[in-house]
Amino acid sequence: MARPREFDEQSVLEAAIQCFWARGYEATSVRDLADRMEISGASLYNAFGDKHALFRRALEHYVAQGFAERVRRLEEQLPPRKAIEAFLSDIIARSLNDKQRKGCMLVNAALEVAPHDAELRRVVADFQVRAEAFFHRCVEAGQRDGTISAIQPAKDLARLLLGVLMGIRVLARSRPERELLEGLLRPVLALLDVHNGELKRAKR
Amino acid sequence: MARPREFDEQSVLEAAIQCFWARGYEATSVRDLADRMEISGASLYNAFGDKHALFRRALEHYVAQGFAERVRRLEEQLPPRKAIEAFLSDIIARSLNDKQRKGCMLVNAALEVAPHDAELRRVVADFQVRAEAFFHRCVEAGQRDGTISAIQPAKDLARLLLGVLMGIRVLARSRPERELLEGLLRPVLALLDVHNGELKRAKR
DNA sequence: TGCATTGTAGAACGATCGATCTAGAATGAC
DNA sequence: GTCATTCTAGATCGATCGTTCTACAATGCA
Repeated sequence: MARPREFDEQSVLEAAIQCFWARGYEATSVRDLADRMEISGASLYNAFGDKHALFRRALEHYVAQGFAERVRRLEEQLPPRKAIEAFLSDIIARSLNDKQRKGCMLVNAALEVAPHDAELRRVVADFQVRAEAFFHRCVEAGQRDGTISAIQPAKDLARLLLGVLMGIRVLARSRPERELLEGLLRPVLALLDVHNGELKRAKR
Repeated sequence: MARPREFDEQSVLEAAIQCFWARGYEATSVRDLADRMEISGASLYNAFGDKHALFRRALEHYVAQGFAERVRRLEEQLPPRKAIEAFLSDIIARSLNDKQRKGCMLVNAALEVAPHDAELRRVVADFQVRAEAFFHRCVEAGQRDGTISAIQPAKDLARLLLGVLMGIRVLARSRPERELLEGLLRPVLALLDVHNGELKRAKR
């Protein structure tokens, strides 16, 4: 065999995430990365190939760690309407506590690298599809059990929720104001509520 | 006096907008800019100071040309509810025709430069405040004349519309799909509609 | 016609970029 | 211990970055 790695791949990958997350792809240099990961440039290239491949690994790790697990827990522990509310409220809380204004690495990537890079665009779009699917499952379940209005198609409501999620992340990076973000969310949640006239019409 | 300029400041500024719009701040080099503007690097620095100042000028010019005038026309020519719908539908149409996936220069700037640059953040936030104010005026007017539901506060609806605008711009850059963007918009417009129960309750 | 002033083109600056090379250190197989 | 292999640190590569310098061209004023 040969000489073993002196670092843990997972933990240096998380250091790389911190760099790319805070400054984006272009503005992060390979030297920044190597310093933060506490490995040499040669080790970085040896282990991850090049800067682009490292970014891809970092982005995928970010999704796997930050999104998939959280969604699973919400769907297990909360009724659908509450899961949607908890998810979006949590995003707002994170945005307001985000002193570095890092935002969401996926939204940042959606604007900086996705438009010009088909490979990374697929990673970003995959996440968006999965987030939309989470919202869609919640809305459909809520519509079935009567806790979410069925006036709007579940598909459209899921799309709206995805759009609102992206919008919150954008606004928070230039205007992290509680009133703005919470005010934005209120009408969306009201839209999910079952309306006064809705049940009557259904019973006729 | 002295030797006169050989270029028109407005038109080279528009060339600079094209560069920064398509690739962002970091990924656009001063040489890219000078080539597209058809002036020498020396003239660029002589006329605009440095890359950062040029970006600021370009961004401000983009807002002044692309947003202010469009909003004025919509508010003059359309009733408030229709003005909102026309504005957002137009954004979707632009996004779907955007073969280069340039998106909106202001949204791009909100994520790339606003978080780390107080000066540019002010330019971006100023635009967002003005867009929110446009939506707010429309919603208020619509609520007064009965064409927009008054169940939600005009302030919150305006914030939501701003968030949806940002969300559309983000999604379009990685998934420019008509179904997604138009589906997203439908429930928002439905939220503005006066509901069946609303008038009855008001008359009691 | 000089002179002062500003604009221009292109070379050049030092710094930094992503990436690679060199030399040597650390392992298991033999 | 020897060897093949993989890892490491640090120097180094050519390219490109934002910016400035040099030399000269074009103007109004004297």
